[in-house]
Amino acid sequence: MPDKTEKPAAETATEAAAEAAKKAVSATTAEERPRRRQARGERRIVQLLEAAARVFVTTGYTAASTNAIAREAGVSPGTLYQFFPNKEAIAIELGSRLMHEMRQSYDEVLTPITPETTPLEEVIAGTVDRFIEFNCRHPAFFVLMHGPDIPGRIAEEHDALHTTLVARVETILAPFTPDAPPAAVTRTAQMCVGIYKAGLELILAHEGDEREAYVQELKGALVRYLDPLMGTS
Amino acid sequence: MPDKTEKPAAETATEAAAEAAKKAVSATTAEERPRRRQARGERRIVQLLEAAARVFVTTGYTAASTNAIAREAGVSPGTLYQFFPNKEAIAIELGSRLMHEMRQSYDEVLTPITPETTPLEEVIAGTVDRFIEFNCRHPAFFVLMHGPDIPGRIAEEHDALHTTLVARVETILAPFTPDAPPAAVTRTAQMCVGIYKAGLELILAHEGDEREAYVQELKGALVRYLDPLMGTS
Amino acid sequence: MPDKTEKPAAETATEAAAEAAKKAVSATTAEERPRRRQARGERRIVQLLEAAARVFVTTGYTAASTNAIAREAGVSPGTLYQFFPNKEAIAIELGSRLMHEMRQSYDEVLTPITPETTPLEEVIAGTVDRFIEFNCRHPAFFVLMHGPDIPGRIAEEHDALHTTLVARVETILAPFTPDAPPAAVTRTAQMCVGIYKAGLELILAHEGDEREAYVQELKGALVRYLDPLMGTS
Amino acid sequence: MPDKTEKPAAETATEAAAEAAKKAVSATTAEERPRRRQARGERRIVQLLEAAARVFVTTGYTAASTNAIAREAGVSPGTLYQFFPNKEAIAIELGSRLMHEMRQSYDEVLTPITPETTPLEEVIAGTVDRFIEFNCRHPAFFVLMHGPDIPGRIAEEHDALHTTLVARVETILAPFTPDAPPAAVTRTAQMCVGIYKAGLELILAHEGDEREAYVQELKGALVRYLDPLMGTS
DNA sequence: GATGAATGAGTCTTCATTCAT
DNA sequence: GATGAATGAAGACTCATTCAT
Repeated sequence: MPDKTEKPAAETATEAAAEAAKKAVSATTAEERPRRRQARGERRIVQLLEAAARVFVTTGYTAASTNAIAREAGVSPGTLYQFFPNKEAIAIELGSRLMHEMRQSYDEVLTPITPETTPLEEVIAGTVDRFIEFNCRHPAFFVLMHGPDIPGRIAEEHDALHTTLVARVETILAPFTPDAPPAAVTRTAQMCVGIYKAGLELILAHEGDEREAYVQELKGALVRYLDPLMGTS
Repeated sequence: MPDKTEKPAAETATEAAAEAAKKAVSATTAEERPRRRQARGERRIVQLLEAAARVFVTTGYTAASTNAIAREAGVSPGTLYQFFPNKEAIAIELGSRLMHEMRQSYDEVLTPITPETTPLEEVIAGTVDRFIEFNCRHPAFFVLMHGPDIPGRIAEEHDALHTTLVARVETILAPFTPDAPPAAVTRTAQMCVGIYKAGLELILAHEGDEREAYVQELKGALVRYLDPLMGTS
Repeated sequence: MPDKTEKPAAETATEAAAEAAKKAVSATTAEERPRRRQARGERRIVQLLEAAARVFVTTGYTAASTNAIAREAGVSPGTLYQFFPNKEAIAIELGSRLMHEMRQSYDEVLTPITPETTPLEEVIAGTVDRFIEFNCRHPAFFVLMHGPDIPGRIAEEHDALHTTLVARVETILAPFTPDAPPAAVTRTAQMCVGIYKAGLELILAHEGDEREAYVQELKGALVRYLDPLMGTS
Repeated sequence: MPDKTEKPAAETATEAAAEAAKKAVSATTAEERPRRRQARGERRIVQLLEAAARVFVTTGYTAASTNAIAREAGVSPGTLYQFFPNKEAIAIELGSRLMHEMRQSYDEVLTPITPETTPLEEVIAGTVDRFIEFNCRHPAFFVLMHGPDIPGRIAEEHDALHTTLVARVETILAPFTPDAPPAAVTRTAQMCVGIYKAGLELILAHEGDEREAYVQELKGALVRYLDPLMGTS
């Protein structure tokens, strides 16, 4: 009985995402006639997403209000709803864009990795560095990864991020675990992401040398966690 | 400015807890002067805390409403406020009671641990098993450990739990790290708790064999993370 | 539509007062057998009224809560309602007792006044001094005179005080205005009380020399207001 | 501790008014930057203030509820809060608008007053007449002047009105009291306003001939109170 | 598209009053 | 008589969302 959330339209997460896509993303991809308009819309969207990121970081997702986001973006609430059907859609779109950016920023570097060319330790160190750097640049990413504070119910629209991240890590790990059953790889990847998140939280909570110490700690934890994989190769 | 909670006094978590204790918990410990809390009252408190635990688990702390808690407990909103001055106090009291229970459930077992009598691996396995069992029995504990979803700002009243937990772990680790500087031990403990939380999230999200597999994964991660400590013994 | 006050029992003010009288005042007067009990009750009543006076002074009548009064008196809300049927009754009883005390404190002095024995100026000065002294000793008296802040609707249960005060002043003025029609005397008395209240407010709001200056100002205002009466005598 | 209003900044009445102005009133004076208040909004504000005036008059300021005001205005609570941050702001804005109107209604007449051109008696009579007429037209003005019912603590945001009124009277009196020390003039003005308020209360509480009689009584009281000033001219 | 206004259910909290013990 | 618990209707205020302009 406690959950009285109701959304007449866009019942499921997927549908909501689709809805959002229809309104927001289409502008990104489409290359038709009214490009001027699209451009203005895209600018608005960016503006709104940046504002949302700031608000999410400040207050957390649950406590963030659409009005606050609109205000932060310097537009009226009505305008916000012209681009996003609801608060969730904003988070989703923001997450997906951040994910996109992250991919580009490290795919180029990590793609040509193989057990032969690079030792796991180096892979981990490099990945972690990149991830941390990215998270510091986009603190909202962490907030969204985190999701609203209902644990146990991991999967949710928010965890598109988490899921994608896990998939990413699976891809990275795959070459190092040729014989392992897929489920095991998934578990390992999940654990890696979890450990990473835990470490990141600590890293973000500290500064200077202490922060650096936690970075080392995190790398060590991951390296040793993945140690068994070394033997196989 | 969504969060408008203000408390001039009682800045730190510990102080806040003490404050709350003075108001709500007093009945638990001892009747001060005219505070002749009746049995019914104590029952109500338990009832309310149980309801709160359920609501926190279902909706998360931030989204939980005092009215929902009261409804879940089958009492009127006014009754809730006769025992707790606000939502925070409920969380604090619930957390402190859970912490209390947890301590009792594992102190007896873990106290006589020394590097000589027990290998670290066993200590970890035992501790993790106990923690997991406890968390499954009290899912609210996890929610409270987690805190509201504003990351980076780790410390807050909520993290009385986290802090206590870390202190606990420090105590456990201490005998294994006689030469390490305190700051390092703290970092290690923080990482352990973080990794544990991450693992727990995964464990709670799965069932059956998969859950068991994650339990093993978590133990492995912790054992290997703490591996360097073994050298000393 | 704004007034939603409902009182199942004791519909009118007069009835309420009677009710209160039945419960509270009876104890004061009755001299029967169970004196011990009565005495205890009377003590409680005094205790409660003193607490109420303090709370009224601090927060004003409207904002004063019965719970706060009970707390201030060191008793439970239930106990309060054993002696007073509602908040209003407390104010009424408090007012009537204060009135009583005031009467005693100045009747002895002012009774033997006649135009022949005492000049009006002296009467005024004496009365004002006494009133002020009384008000400073019982700040609640002022609050109750004031009543809740609905002007225009002067008459109300609260204004038993005001009314009695006016009657008092009429009595004092009467000998000085033998030929004036009663209505005129009433008006004059009303104005006197009004001017007095106004002056008192200013007096209470200042301290030291400034306060003394306002006292003089008030006396002057009243003397000059009543000046025309001098000619008659 | 019934009154838990807290405002770290904006301590004084004037500052508070300024604050409120920034948020709510701004539309009245001028559009800042993007504050393109629509005509409908200004209409709503007027509507709300009128409703507030009615409610204040009926129930008094303290007991007036924002919901009641909204209902009286025929809008939803949310709408009220789009224009005013809280109840206080409504009172302040209402007071300031009334003050504005009052000023215009009597400045033109009373400005060219000097002891030479006009005898004090006439000044008083004229001023009182105007004030009374104004108060009868805007009974809320009286309620706001009165303030919440905690006496002794005269000053507060409410008394912007009172303060302004006193200043007004000081200005009127000044030419008649060239040699008096400022503090004395202030005291005199304070007393005048107090006497006026007292008289007004009586006037508003009566009708017809009786009311008229009280008007005369009030004028007489003021004239005689200010009599000593006549000597100078 | 954009804006500001409008909504109304919902949140936290208080309070006069009544009840069971 | 006394106590603390219980109630439930308000009250102030917020917020996601929709609408008229």
